Amino acid sequence: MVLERGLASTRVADIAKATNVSGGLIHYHFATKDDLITEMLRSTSGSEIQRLREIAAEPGGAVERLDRVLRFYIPASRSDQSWILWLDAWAVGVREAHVRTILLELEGAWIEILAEVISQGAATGEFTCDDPQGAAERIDGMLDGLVVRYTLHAGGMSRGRLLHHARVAAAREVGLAVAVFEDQSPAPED
Amino acid sequence: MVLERGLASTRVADIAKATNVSGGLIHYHFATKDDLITEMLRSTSGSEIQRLREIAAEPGGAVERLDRVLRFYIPASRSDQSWILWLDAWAVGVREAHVRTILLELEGAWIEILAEVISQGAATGEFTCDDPQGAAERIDGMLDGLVVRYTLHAGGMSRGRLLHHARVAAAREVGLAVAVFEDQSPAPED
DNA sequence: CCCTTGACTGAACGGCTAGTCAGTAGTAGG
DNA sequence: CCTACTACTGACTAGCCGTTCAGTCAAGGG
Repeated sequence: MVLERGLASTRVADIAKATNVSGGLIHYHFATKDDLITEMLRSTSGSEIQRLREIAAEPGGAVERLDRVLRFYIPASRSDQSWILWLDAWAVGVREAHVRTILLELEGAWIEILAEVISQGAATGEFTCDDPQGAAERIDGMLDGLVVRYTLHAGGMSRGRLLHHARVAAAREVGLAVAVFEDQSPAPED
Repeated sequence: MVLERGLASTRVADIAKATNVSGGLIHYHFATKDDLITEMLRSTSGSEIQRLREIAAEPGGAVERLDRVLRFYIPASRSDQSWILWLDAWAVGVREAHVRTILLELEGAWIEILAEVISQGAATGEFTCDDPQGAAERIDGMLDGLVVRYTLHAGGMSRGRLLHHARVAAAREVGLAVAVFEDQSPAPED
């Protein structure tokens, strides 16, 4: 519902209708609309973090694992609009500390996982990187920014180009050639 | 007003009060609140683009010019909250095409200028870069993402670190050492 | 079979705010 | 001096939507 209508203009009645439930019931379980929204964000962020950890933990070489994380980061396709939620949440988070906390956890998890994968790759000698934390922050930031662009402007950037950028930046951060990453999977075009 | 209260919860009455004008007058000049907001975004984006072009056009070597653009990109200090406007606008832009158009122009201008500065640097031999457009897209994306983090989470990242990241990424894109950029100006710490 | 409790409904309330409108004041043109 | 026009005001309205509340229903315990 929020992806469809936006955080700001989603009404309690919309959610009630979509869940085949009365408006009263929503307020029986959640004191205020803010509570409901915050809980939803917390839950969504939580499962995203969990899924991310699983994906990072799956076996494979450092290149393979890093590339898997990158691919999980970016939208699966044009029709994957899940990022809209976080664009909305950023705007709300400017004013609401609870939301900001959730966002901090989510971004923190991404950076932590990225830093960990890069560190491990450096430890095994597959990567060359003397500042995994910094590299993770830069990669995370770049993906955030590029995904905004991808999500907002249909024609502005293809998913393939987005993935390419991610791989170029990642490859540079860990001292490898892009080609090593591009071999991981074909880049789609939409 | 919008920076203070947010796009979503700024009332016409707030703007009227802040400008010492009646609510009626606002609607005398702007048919709807949306018109007013859109016009404000257009105007803000317009002067930002103009200022950006001026800054890029100022004389200097390629390193100096690129660094100047990077420094203009990131907030001047903790108290510079101008980026909040664009976080809000991203959220609105998801649903409103007019806003999306303005955002596309703004981002387009940034990328264009970055690409131009990098191209010129490559032409004079100061830089080594075989894909200025791609480099510009990556730098622009990274800055967007990092500025979101900087704006949202007071303790999460210092302005100095933000600038450092920008310079590391830029230096890498143009085939130089970071130190070349760090000499441009001392990095602040707030 | 009664009573309590928790889940749930739908109608109603009330605060908020975008947009309207009737009217005022100043100014320029004739 | 009259007219027309533009800028402007402030009170009002209409509708939206979060929240409340009185009451229904089913289940379980004693």
